[in-house]
Order: sequence, then structure tokens, then C-alpha cells
Amino acid sequence: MAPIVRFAPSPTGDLHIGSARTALFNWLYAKHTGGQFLLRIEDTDAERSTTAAIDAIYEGLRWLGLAWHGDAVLQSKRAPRHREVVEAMLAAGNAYRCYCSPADLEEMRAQQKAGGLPMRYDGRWRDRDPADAQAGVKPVIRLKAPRTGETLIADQVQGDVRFAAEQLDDMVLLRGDGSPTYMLAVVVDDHDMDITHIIRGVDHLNNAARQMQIYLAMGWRVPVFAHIPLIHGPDGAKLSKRHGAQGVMEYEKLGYRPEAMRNYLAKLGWAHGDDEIFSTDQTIQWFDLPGIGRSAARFDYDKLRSLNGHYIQSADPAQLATEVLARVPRLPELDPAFAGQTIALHPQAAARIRTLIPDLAKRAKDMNELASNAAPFALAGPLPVDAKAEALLKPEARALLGRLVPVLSAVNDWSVTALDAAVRTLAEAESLKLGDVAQPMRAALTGRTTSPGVFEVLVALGRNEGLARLRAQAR
RNA sequence: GCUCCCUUCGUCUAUCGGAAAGGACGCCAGGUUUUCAACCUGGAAAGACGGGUUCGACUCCCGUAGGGAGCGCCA
Repeated sequence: MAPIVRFAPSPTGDLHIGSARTALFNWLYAKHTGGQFLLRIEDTDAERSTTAAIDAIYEGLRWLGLAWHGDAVLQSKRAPRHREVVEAMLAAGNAYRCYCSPADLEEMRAQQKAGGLPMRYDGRWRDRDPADAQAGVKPVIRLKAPRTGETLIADQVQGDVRFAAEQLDDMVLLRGDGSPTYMLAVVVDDHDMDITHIIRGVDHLNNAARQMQIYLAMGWRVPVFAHIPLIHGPDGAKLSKRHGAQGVMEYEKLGYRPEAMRNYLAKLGWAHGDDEIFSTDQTIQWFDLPGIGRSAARFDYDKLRSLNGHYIQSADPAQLATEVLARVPRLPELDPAFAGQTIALHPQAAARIRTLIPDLAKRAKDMNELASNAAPFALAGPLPVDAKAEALLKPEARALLGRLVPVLSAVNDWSVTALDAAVRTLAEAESLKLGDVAQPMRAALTGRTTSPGVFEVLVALGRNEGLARLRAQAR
């Protein structure tokens, strides 16, 4: 039977980068084994779940390229089925009503903590007569868990992990208002969805032991567990807002490409020998549970950037050019240097970007950098000259440009080689190094001190625009 | 406090009892060069600590330290 896995996030904000990796691992496993990848939204907490957050999950998964099978299951819609299961457990004597008030429980925990005891429900209503209940208390329904023995989780990543029965208390299955708890809902849903492998964060490892009790009580087949390590911030602490971007779509805004994210996230906690860069197809082919490590990994932005740069360089040039053109207009919101500016694309923008894209791609680690570097060729209107370029355009440099313009005007074949030859000849005649001429040219042509090669730029701009930009700064 | 998990260069990792402990990012140096990159070459850099087991431990066991997770009528 082909495996069926699921990604089961709770919709409480953006799709977190850690959750995204969990989704990726599940997706990879399904792809690798020819199984199915399902999506279930754990929205049973009505107060925290919003439709915007659900949409954010869809958006994040789509951007990452992780397609799920069929429609997402909304856990909140399955409450009747969850109650039905609890009724069955009640009937079988595997669950019971507990009439403790919140105050009772609080007091119990306080005493346990004070006495250095583990904080667990003590099972006081296990065999007590409901007639003893205080009036007005709506009972919760608790699982009647075994009090002796141990629960074994044969985890595919963590190995065999044992929990003594004394560690596990009688957890709540149904709340006082009749709504199901998470612990109950996951098990029922995973069972009903025929989930064969549960791949999720280690923060659920302890839960697995509790959930196992429900599988056992219902006589259900227990899925294979694989609890993967968490991602920490660069400082080793839990990944949080102060570490920067957390939601996957924030990475899109920062200019990271989905294929780079997939590669980076896969490498975080999973390895295939010494391989560092692998396509999604290769990852699918290689991915397997035994390759997953057990220790938490720190998020390393430098490495992500490096990978992203690699994928920018190796992207299909035509596709990349299209993406750049689409991103340039977003620059005011993505790059502080363009904040507040009005963006208008030049009629020749597409053509220029297409010819310059291989050169541009080598100089960018993210799509925003790429768009920013493309701006001098993509934008309409007067060319802005930044401070460093301005500093380069000293009077002597402007005079040099003045002597260069007629030389270039005389070039018939507007090509890199011909232009190169012409400029070199001029440089030699003036006993200058090529760089002495190239830098002022660059400043005049792009308004910046770094750019693709000046001859490539001249070709991309075309004779008229190229000469016009030089003339504008010449004297 | 109790339970569970983790620990190889700064970071991500390879190693599955016998190697000079390998790769990648980052860093440093050099080469190439019209800038910046890209690219090429070289370099510094690691088995937390203490005990065992073994002819032999990074690898297996125990302990210590450090880190993480869980202990809800949250998910």
C-alpha cells in the first residue's frame, strides 16, 4: 500500500518557516514513495483560527510548489465524528466523565508542583459516582489510560522511545462544551484519512505517546511516526521574530526563490552524503526517513543566500528576465533605496533586460538585488546617479567622456568586440588603463559604480541611448 | 520540579568500530579581471567533558555539563 502522509498546520498566522519544512518533508516522502500528500487544517481553536490564516497556508504551500492531494480537510467540520468516537469509547469503558472545575485542577497542579511531583491529572473521577458532582459543572470526558506498563514509540527518526504509563495522565477528549480537543481530533482524523506515516516536529513526540492510547483504545492501526528536529535561530534559540523572517511569504518578499528554499530547507536536518545542491527531482529521488538527523539545526541566512544566488544563475534566462520585469515595479515596497519612488518601465526594458540577464544574474544573491541592478536599464525617465558614481565623475573624467563620445560614434558595428577595441585604442592613445576609461563610462551609463561589463551595457542600451547617456555626463 | 530528545570546524553536515575526520556556507590569501560579481587555486577551522566496553572508539554503554521539547477543557 502506498503511504499517505499529511501536513496538519493550525491556522494562526503566516505559514511558519519551520512548518514549511515539515510540509516539505511530508511532500518529499509522498513523492519519493509514490504516495499521497494530504492537507488538513487544524482549526478547532475557533478563537485563534482565521480564514486569512488559512489562505496564508495555501499561499505559502503554493509558492513553495508543494501541491496537496484533493481538498484540504477542515478539522472544525469534523466535530460530530469526533464526538461519535468518544461515545464509542465511553460505551466501551475506555473513557469517563470528569466533573472537576478549573479551580480544582489548578489547586491540584499547584500542590503537585509544590511537592516536586509531576504535574498530571490524578484520575480522581475515574471511578467516582457522577452523583457526587457539584451542581452546574459540565463534565469533560477523559480517556481512561492504562496506569501501568509503558508505551513504545518506534520512531523512524528518534528511534525507540519509551514512556512509562505513570507519565501519561487521563487526557481530556471532549471539553465541557462538547467540543473535541486537539489530541482526540488528530487521532480520529489521521485514522479516518488513512494516514500511514506521521512526519511532524519533535515538539509532538510526547504527544505521540498520549495519542497512542487512543489508537489502542479504539483498536486502530497505529501509523508510523517520524519526529523531525526543530529549526532554531542563528543564535541557537528558538526561531522567533527577532531572528528576522518567519513566514514563508516573507522570504518571497526578500527575494528568495522557491527552488532555493526547497533545497536549503531539505538540507536542514536531512542529508544525502556530501551533496549540497540538488534539484527538486533529485531530492525526491534521494529523500528518505533514515537520512533525517536528530539534532536541531540553526537557520543560516548566508548559506540560504549562497544557494539562492546559485539558483538565480542557473535559472532559465528568459524566465528570469520575466520575473525581474515583474519585480522591478515592486521595488518601492521591497527595497528601501526605492521607497516612495514612482516606477515606470521603459519601452525597451524587456529587450534590454533579456540581453543583460546572464550578466546581471551573476551579481545577485536575491531577486531584489537583481531587480535593483536591472533598474538602470528598465526604468523610464532620467537616469539617477548615485553618490559613488557622482564621485567618480570628476572634471577630468567628464572631459575624457567628451573625447570618448566621438570615438564611439564612429563605431559602425555596435558590438561588444568592436566597442571594446575602440575604447582600448583610445585608452592606449591616452596612456590610460582600460579601467580608467571603463569606470567613468559605467558611472555615466548606469549611474552606479558596479554593473555588468560596460560594453555589454552599451550593446543592451543601443547606440542612441548609450551615446546619449555618455553625452549627458560628458563635458 | 518531572518526562523525553539532542551534542563532529563559527554554521549546515558526511562518517554507520580500524580514514591524514570529508564536503558546503562564511572567513583569510592568491589568480583572473573594465568595477562589482562570477570563476579557479590554496589556507585556518571540529568529535562538549569524564568514565567505561574493545586489540582498536567520533562511532557502543554510563555519568556530568550545555541546549531543546513537552507536562492545558492551545494546537
